[in-house]
Amino acid sequence: MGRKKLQMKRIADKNRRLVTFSKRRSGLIKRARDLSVLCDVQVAAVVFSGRGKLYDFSSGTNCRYLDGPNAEEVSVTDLIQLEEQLDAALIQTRSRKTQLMMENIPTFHEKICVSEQERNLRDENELLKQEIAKMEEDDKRNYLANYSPQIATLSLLPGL
Amino acid sequence: MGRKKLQMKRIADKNRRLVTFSKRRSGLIKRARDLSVLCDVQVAAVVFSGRGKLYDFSSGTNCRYLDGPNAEEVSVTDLIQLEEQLDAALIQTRSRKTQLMMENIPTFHEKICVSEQERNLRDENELLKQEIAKMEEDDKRNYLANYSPQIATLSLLPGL
DNA sequence: GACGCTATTGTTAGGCC
DNA sequence: TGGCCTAACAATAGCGT
Repeated sequence: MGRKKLQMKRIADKNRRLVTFSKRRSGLIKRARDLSVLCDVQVAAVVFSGRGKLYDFSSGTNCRYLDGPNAEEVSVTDLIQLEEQLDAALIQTRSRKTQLMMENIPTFHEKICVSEQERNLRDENELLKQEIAKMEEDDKRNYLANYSPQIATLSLLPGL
Repeated sequence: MGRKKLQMKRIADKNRRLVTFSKRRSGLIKRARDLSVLCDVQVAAVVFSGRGKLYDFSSGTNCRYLDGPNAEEVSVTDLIQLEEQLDAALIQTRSRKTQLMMENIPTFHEKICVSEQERNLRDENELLKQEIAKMEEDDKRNYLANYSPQIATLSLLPGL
């Protein structure tokens, strides 16, 4: 009866895979919520099913189960929250990436400064710094361009 | 010995909270990976610790443990993957949101068409459609503006 | 096949070091 | 943080509907 140890590979049988997907998905969401509550941290978990359906948890959302008569409205607000979370995550990811790259520049420099082409490399280093600064600028500009007050639009819908 | 049932609330003791955070975080990441492998779906899990550190898993990344001498480089490439995943998720979220809102318009209309202010509402309805179409346009434009080929920039770094 | 239920066992994490 | 021990929990085979 009980459980067999499963191989860590794609479950071949379509039906078993679907059942496992549903169970493990809810397990993951639950654990994400638990983690965020117990440890007071920001957590986001996003799952795209094979056919494009989207399930998610993010710290703000209380992961309502959409069954009622106004499931659609809840869905929309959930998606908006998810959108904000993803946006925030994206910003943080980009800024951390930039930071890491900046930090790495001296490391790269050290690694190769014994080489005979030091001047060349120093120039290249400068170039890299400029490149990255530019990239950071782009990220910032994109963020600003991207942040449209869509909630205001939403409030136009009666009943939301 | 063994385990006590935990109250589902922020763990007060800082030390216990940290230990729990570490254990549950790796648990969450592991489950996310398992889910994506077993069920062949896209999964992303993102955790921001209290002090801004970022832990993540996304389907593409094999969640390497960054300990080696080139930990930074792995981090950067990981972050870039994460960035792409988040971006994709964002796009999908927005398009699904728009779709849902479009679908909901007839529902809203039905709900209120018995009212005496039908003409008013029909006008408002038109307005809403325009609003949402405009919003979708914005999303699309933002996406295009946002998609800069940053990997090309990365390739400038020697050793990556 | 889909859903529900249960018995059983594999997995996770709390307490402690 | 990394074990060890163990209780709590979650995945699943098997069976009924």
